[in-house]
Amino acid sequence: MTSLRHRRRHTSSLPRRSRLPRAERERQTLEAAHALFAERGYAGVTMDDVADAVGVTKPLLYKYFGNKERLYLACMEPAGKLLTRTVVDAIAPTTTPADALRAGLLAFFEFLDTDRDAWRVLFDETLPVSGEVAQRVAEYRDRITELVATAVLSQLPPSGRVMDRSEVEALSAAVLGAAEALGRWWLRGEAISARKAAELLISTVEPGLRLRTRGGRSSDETPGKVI
Amino acid sequence: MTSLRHRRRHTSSLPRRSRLPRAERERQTLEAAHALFAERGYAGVTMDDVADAVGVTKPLLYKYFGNKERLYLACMEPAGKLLTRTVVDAIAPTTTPADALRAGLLAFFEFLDTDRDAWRVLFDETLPVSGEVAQRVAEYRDRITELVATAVLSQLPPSGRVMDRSEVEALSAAVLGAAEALGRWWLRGEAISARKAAELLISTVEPGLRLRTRGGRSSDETPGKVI
Amino acid sequence: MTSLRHRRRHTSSLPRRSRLPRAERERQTLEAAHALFAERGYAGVTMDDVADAVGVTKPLLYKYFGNKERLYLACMEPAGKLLTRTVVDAIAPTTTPADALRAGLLAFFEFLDTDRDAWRVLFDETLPVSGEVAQRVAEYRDRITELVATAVLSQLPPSGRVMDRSEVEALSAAVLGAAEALGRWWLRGEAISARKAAELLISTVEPGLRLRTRGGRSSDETPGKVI
Amino acid sequence: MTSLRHRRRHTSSLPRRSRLPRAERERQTLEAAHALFAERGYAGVTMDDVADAVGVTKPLLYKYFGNKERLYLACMEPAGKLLTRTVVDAIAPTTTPADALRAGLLAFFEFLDTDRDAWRVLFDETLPVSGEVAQRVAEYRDRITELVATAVLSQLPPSGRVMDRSEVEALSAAVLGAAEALGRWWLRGEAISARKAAELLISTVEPGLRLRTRGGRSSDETPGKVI
DNA sequence: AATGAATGAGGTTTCATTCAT
DNA sequence: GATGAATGAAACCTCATTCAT
Repeated sequence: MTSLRHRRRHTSSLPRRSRLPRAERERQTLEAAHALFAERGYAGVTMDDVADAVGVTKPLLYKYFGNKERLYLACMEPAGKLLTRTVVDAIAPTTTPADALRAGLLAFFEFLDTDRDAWRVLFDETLPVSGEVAQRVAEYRDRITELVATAVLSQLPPSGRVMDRSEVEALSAAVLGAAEALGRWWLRGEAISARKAAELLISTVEPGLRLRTRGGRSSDETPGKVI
Repeated sequence: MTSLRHRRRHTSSLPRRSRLPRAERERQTLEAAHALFAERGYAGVTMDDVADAVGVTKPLLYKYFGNKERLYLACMEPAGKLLTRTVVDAIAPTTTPADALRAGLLAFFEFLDTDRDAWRVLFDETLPVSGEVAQRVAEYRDRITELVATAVLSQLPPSGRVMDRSEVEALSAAVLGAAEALGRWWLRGEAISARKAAELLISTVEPGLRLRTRGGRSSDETPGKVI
Repeated sequence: MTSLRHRRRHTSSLPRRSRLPRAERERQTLEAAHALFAERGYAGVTMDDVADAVGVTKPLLYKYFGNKERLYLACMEPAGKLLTRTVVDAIAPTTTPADALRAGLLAFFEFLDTDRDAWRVLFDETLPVSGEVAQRVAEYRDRITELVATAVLSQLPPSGRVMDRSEVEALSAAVLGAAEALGRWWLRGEAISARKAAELLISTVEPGLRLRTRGGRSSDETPGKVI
Repeated sequence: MTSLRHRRRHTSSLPRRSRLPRAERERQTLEAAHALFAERGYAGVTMDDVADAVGVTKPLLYKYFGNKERLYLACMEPAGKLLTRTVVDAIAPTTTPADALRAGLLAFFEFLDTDRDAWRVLFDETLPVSGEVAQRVAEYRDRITELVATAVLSQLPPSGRVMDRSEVEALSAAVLGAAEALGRWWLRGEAISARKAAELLISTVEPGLRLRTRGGRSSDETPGKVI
């Protein structure tokens, strides 16, 4: 546990303005907590850290947010909603699985590009493995996975289903995993543009997926057996 | 973090045999620790848990391994070596990028199938985000990523390099991420065979990769058999 | 202590009417606090709970009542007065020790039956063991004990005192303790009528008491009707 | 809550002898904790208090006893066992209800006299109202109540049952309540001998009980209606 | 007359780690 | 070579109480 923690204790960068209206304080708190969580992860941030960063004492945090998990949730929820919304909206107007996949992944990486911290909070690796937060995060991931699955992979051609339920699930998990890992890699150095990262993934995954969902056809193609 | 913990405190399943030769003790300890870490993750295991499970006292653990991180490292190292070795060996005899990819991923999933616990330790999600372990884990992942990169993607066709270094890295990270996520999904239910999971991933990723390494032309290309 | 608490946080059942005359506010506050204390005991109620229940802010509570102890006292006082008054009034018209005892205990249980909450506040088991409240509660109990003592036991027959001061005190404490315990038992299930509970206690204690106050002879005595 | 606490923080009266064998340390801890609990009640004692009193740090307490409740339980259990045992043993050889009652109450008060602190721990008024301790205490009280009920009151004469189950329960609760209250009174000043206190209670309660259980008879007695 | 905002101080519990034998 | 005993340091959370408006 020790190793998770930077003892850098933000020494209240904000001027210790007291007596803010609750809404304002909450906003401020969320902002500070969000930054901290993004930087060090759930486990690497203590309630004292947050309190210090905001310039208040812990009891206030607890009054406003209940407990650490709920504070985290309050930071994560908007990000989660925004991401799913963004992806859904991007996919909505598309008409083919290939377009849906492309649009979805582009949206995913644009979200990452636009709000790195939100993405970090959403894909934090130090989250508790059980409890409220774990559950909620699982929900978000499931939703996105399902999005991938439903929108992209299960739009099967009339010619017939080639994949069963578990294969679709597996593939969705894999694609999301790839996106997440690529996102993490990107955050490490931003060596290429986020858009390019997205395109890279799309162009890598799309052909294989297309072959699969088309069940293999196309005039000039001689697809072999799919798996 | 509390939520990580099963209070089941292994009550020393091993008979408390004293005075073993150090090598034997170490082996035994590693085995027990490995099982524990695989089951509950780094953060979910205390040094007390390990000591109890081995039937030895904590000071001995510290004498032999220095600290918790190094104990974990000692558990992870063999697994890491084995995995890289397995993948390397699988890739070695191949001659084309496509074959290398296929062989590598098959080896990856066979490793997972053969030794779930080793895989879990290697891909634990509760690891500290900084410190010795974090660094070492990063090294392993980098090594495997590089393996994917070197062996698979940079075997470029004579026609010329189409990707620069960072794109290769990015793609490797993505492929590894997909494999990892798929591995995790697989461990959750083993809904399909490990081999099938591998094939699924291969067939999804291979066409895109092949297109790219061949120079990205597409109009006039004659895709061979998929997989 | 945690275990004392129901996290049910009364969500302000009363409409938040502002600017009431102080007297009215106090009445209202007392009522709400009383209900809360009766339900969860002193230790199980926080000032926040009370404030929420009344629909008023904590500073007001402190302005009106000073602190938690005094708030409790303010709740307890009327109950205490009412109980002592009730018992005194019941005893007053009686002429014999036996009658006084019977009347007192019947009044005690009728009070319990009539106002369970007041009784609960008066005989709360989660009270601080020292401080203002403790002292005041002790005073009330002493007063009732004394009532029992004075009215019932010290009405000695002309034949002469058989008991000294401390024996009387002891017996009073015991009788009150029995009544209290019986009251608590009754509240747990109300398995019999409160009156019957009273009669039960009276009939158990009265003969012994009568024997004693009559001088403790027993061989040749002619016990009159029992109760 | 504050009021429960004497801030007198025992400043380690024992010489800070380190490295005691566990058994010894446990004994010592139990002793200190027992004394503290007896003096200030469960709620009035913090783990820090206990640790200070023993001259160790809290983690040791937690290693040996698990948590505060279990530490209390460890203090209470022997006392509880001893008391029930004492009472049972006292009652065993008796043959009549009256004798059983007398023997039981004498034993109860002798226990109190012999070990005031144990009695205080057993009849602490600051216990949590729910949780392990609460349950265990309830068990002990129920056991003793049942003892009173079974041994004393339900040994009914052939002539016929006069009381139903709930009346017996009620009476048992009342008698135990009387004993407890008398015990508490006694502890306040020890104004009379414990034995005398017991006799006082016995002689007060016994006649009433005898009348009841005999259903009213005895050659020279003309018992009126029993309730 | 009343409030919203804020806190000091403490409570239980946990865990990696080290002394002293 | 190995142990039993012990701890420093912190984490989460709560509650009576007061400040500033």
